[in-house]
Amino acid sequence: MERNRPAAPTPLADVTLIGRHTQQRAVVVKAFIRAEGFVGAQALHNRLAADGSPVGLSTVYRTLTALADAGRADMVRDTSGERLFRYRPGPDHRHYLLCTECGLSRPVDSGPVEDWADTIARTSGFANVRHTVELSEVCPDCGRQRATAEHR
Amino acid sequence: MERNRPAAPTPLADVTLIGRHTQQRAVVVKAFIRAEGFVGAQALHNRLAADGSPVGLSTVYRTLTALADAGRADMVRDTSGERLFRYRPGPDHRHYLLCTECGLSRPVDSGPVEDWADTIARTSGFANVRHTVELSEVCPDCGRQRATAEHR
DNA sequence: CGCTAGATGGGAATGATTTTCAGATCAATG
DNA sequence: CATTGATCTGAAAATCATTCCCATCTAGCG
Repeated sequence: MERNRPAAPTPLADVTLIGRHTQQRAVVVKAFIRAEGFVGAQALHNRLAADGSPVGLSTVYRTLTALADAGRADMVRDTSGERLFRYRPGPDHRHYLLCTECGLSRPVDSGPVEDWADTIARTSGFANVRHTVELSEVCPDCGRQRATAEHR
Repeated sequence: MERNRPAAPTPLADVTLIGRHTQQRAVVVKAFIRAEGFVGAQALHNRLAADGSPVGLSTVYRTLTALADAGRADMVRDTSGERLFRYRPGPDHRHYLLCTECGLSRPVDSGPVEDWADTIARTSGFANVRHTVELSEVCPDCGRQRATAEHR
């Protein structure tokens, strides 16, 4: 693994996008990418500790917000107010369906909302419109389980 | 002030929607409605104190979340994570443009997003899709002021 | 190799929200 | 009108995610 290709799917390339390259950052980014879905800073921190790569909580926070600022991560808020981050491989701005039971996330076609947001931005007189869209629900799997549970 | 009218456009009707009718609740709801826009629980609490109607912060929180649960208020989150509430006179679900500088809010036509959300709900296999949309920016007034400031 | 701006970590600080619980209030009833 | 049990209130303490502080490290340039 990890041949020395030029600069292609190397996830660590992201580390260099956010300041100095340090071991901790590399570890955090790697784990973050491996997570494949929305993760909270604390959850990621725990995961790292469990994997035997203790990294300070502050560092996890710093790294995640830096990635978000650099546009390499999406950020949403839990119903409880907790921040969840998701690694974004490409440059596209996306929206996701997020299961409130198991955390499973799935990207959805957001073309229509983007268009709508653009229209609002153009017609409102407001400057610099940014949007956040959150769709939350229960995914097919959890829905099935829940239905079963309710039958007992 | 406070004649004894029957029970017409009395905003206090809302108070009865959320449990027992008490003076504190009446005061909070009245101030909340008067606010006409998004307010934080703490801000409302301060405003009440300034108006000489001291009500416990806990009570303000309880009242606002109760209204939100009853569908009489919309709730969004500040960039800082703080919860902001807005009184909702009718039964309609709405979305707003929220100025990040002065807090001014303005409802926007959300038909397209609603349709989009419905489509997603129908095609995703996910059950019970709910959506949150936040548009934030700088309103015309603040934008003008900011431009001026930058010129000095 | 030596230097220094930038990075780390862990413990304390912050700040919004929630909980606790004793005492005050409501509203239905006798 | 008085009683009474359920509900509500509020001050203070508890929570909890996130940020700040700062003494200590370490990339990475010269």
